[in-house]
Amino acid sequence: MTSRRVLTGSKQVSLEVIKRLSSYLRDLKTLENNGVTVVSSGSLAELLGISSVQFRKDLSYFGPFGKKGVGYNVCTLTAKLTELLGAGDCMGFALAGAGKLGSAIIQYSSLQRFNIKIMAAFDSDRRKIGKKIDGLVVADAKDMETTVRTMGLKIGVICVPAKAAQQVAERMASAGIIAVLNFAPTEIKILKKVHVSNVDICVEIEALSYFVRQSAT
Amino acid sequence: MTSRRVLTGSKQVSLEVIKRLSSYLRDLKTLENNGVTVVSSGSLAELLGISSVQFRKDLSYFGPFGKKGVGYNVCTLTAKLTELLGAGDCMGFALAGAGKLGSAIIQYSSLQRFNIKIMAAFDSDRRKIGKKIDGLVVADAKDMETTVRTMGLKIGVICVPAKAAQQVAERMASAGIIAVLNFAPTEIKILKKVHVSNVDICVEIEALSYFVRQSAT
DNA sequence: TAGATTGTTAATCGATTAACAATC
DNA sequence: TAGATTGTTAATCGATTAACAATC
Repeated sequence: MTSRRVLTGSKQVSLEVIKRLSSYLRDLKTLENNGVTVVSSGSLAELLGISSVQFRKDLSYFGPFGKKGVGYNVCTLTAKLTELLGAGDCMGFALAGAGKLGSAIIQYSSLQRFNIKIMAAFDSDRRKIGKKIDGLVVADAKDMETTVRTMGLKIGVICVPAKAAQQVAERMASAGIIAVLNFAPTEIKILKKVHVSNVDICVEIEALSYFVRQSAT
Repeated sequence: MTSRRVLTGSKQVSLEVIKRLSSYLRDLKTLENNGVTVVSSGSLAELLGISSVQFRKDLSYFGPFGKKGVGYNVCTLTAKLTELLGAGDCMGFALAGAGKLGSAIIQYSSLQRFNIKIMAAFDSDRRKIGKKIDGLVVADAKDMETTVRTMGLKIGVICVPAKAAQQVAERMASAGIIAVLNFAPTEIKILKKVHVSNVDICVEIEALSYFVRQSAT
């Protein structure tokens, strides 16, 4: 994995760090709901299955948030991480491919808690166009560029078959999308300035089955 | 991410390498279908969006497969990688949580091409139990241990809500599951010998939105 | 042969972790 | 104060990449 960096003030932080911060925020919210007011890096790290140093190191890219000898105020840290990740403002995204997986993501309720909202879904299949999924009408793929541009969407989620993925990604990029989450089992080659995250469920399971076969020896 | 290693003969190969090998195999199959007989690391790497050295290095953990000055025979390499990953034999898995995402995975046709097959699906929701999804009947979650053990399943996919994930994972592990793909937005703490891969769609998109906000400056 | 391309060693780069001073 | 825990520097570890000999 070529690790991509992101400029933060003068610092460059890897996307791995950002993902971890996002998961810290996720768990902090749970703690907050459970009425926990103060937490140490040690106990939170245990909850997250990482080391406490990694937690503190990750935070250190953005400033000191804790109190030595005490730990972290859950509310304060939650607020800081929310601000830092920009998770307080709603972020819309466009989705291409309203098949099984696409529909599941459209209806994925957890996204709401992350202030992430599906704004438009597209498909080229006549049978899917016009279909209403969770209140959202699937639009014709040929209108994608116009809609994405008009709505000013910056994030695209690709759930189309592998052979259509590259073209869809290019069209998204041309319409102003600068970050893509690709579920299609294929690599996408696109302008450097567009960030692509790949999730290939088949590859994930195949890697696990290699692990299983190894263990069988 | 703590990078997990897997023993291969005397060599230890990271799971990242295995995932890449899986994606190499995926693209080699496409080339094979397109009638390509020989390919160089350079052109394949370009297709994959990685460097040619990385491709050759990854292969080198398992032996020399190419011909110097020429490249790789597509059929031969496909066969070798298939054998190496054990991708020729069908690998079954169990799925917990037959909601939207779970159903999408049950019906995910690409898995077949990877010789990966859903063998049993479970849910604790009375409305879902007995439901037939793509020919598979959703079973009662309380029968999970027995069925998993009887069928000898080793891979589990978790699509239940976050708060149920930990318990489901533990029950899977107790029934003999040794590799888990977790889609629930929470960490799973489990026996060391069980490998857990996490895919948190919310975290993925939140990280992308951080990237988008950074670019806006 | 000359050109191309592999396989591998050594160098580099980045991420994780150990160690510890600072301080609540 | 003594104990706990943070924040950070330095050391370690691992992964990627550069360089190049081997050879088709």
